[in-house]
Amino acid sequence: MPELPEVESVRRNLETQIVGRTVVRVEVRLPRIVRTPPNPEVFAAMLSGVTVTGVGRRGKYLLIYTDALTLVSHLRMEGQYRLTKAGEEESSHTHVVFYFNDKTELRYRDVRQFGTMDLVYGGMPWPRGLLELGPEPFDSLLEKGGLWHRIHSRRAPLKSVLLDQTTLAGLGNIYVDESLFAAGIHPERPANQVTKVQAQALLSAIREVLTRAIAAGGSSVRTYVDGYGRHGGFQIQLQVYAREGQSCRVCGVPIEKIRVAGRGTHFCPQCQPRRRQTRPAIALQTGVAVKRAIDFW
DNA sequence: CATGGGTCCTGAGTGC
DNA sequence: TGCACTCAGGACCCAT
Repeated sequence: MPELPEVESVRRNLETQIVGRTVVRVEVRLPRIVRTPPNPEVFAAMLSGVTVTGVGRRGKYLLIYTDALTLVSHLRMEGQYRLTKAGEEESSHTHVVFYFNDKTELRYRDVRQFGTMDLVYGGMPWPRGLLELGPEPFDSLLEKGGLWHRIHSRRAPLKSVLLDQTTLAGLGNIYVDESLFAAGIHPERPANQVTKVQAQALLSAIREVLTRAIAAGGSSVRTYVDGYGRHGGFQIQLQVYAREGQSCRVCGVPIEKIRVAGRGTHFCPQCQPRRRQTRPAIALQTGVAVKRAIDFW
């Protein structure tokens, strides 16, 4: 499921592949994907003739810039982009195709049909959701107590608050679980009980997890592939996500799975105690732990 | 306002 | 072998 590292990988791929290409025609086969404008034929007509000038990202939103228009694309669960040559065999569940003027095509594929596209002038008005996004995890705004400030008035479980894109942008189920593990905090701890010191550790954990995930090309737990159709590599470094019943790579205790905020939630009961303890945050795996992780897979 | 649950969707997996 | 059922979850909608 594309979260910040996966969307960033796709962004980099698309930037390399489509900047400078000119759209001659757009085919919308599944109208529900296109939210703005409401009429998919208008969407297609507006894009005809535009040249891609850049590819950006905000949270989990992919931003495809042209001279005057910005295509805001959210991959949700399984959205995929692929640049192909005309005539190449098409994958199933291809819902939108952007035809370029050089016999190449950008194909949008989405098995679950959850993805969305909004076409806006410049950046205005941003689609709802994008406007209310919290800061990027690497925004310096979150330092010096900034993250603590954003969560200390919330009494919901910390996991719920981190999944809320208005707290900070880009985390999803996988990286919230991984970050909470790295910070040694139980996912159900009420956000308003997180100390300033813990919040600082959490911010560091989030940044380190995301940095490593981006470097590995994201996580392919289910179906994720990047803009070249390649799988990510971070799934072999996952510490808790999808590892229920397996031994914690730090302490050996079986990883547990519970339900928080309606989401499958994975954690180590030993490394992430429910009650506060004077225990330093667990450092991310290094050296031996990495080797063990790789051997395991 | 904050919170939590339902909803959308399809394919993989499970149990009988 | 076949079939019913459950699960996966991001953002949105809505009730409390």
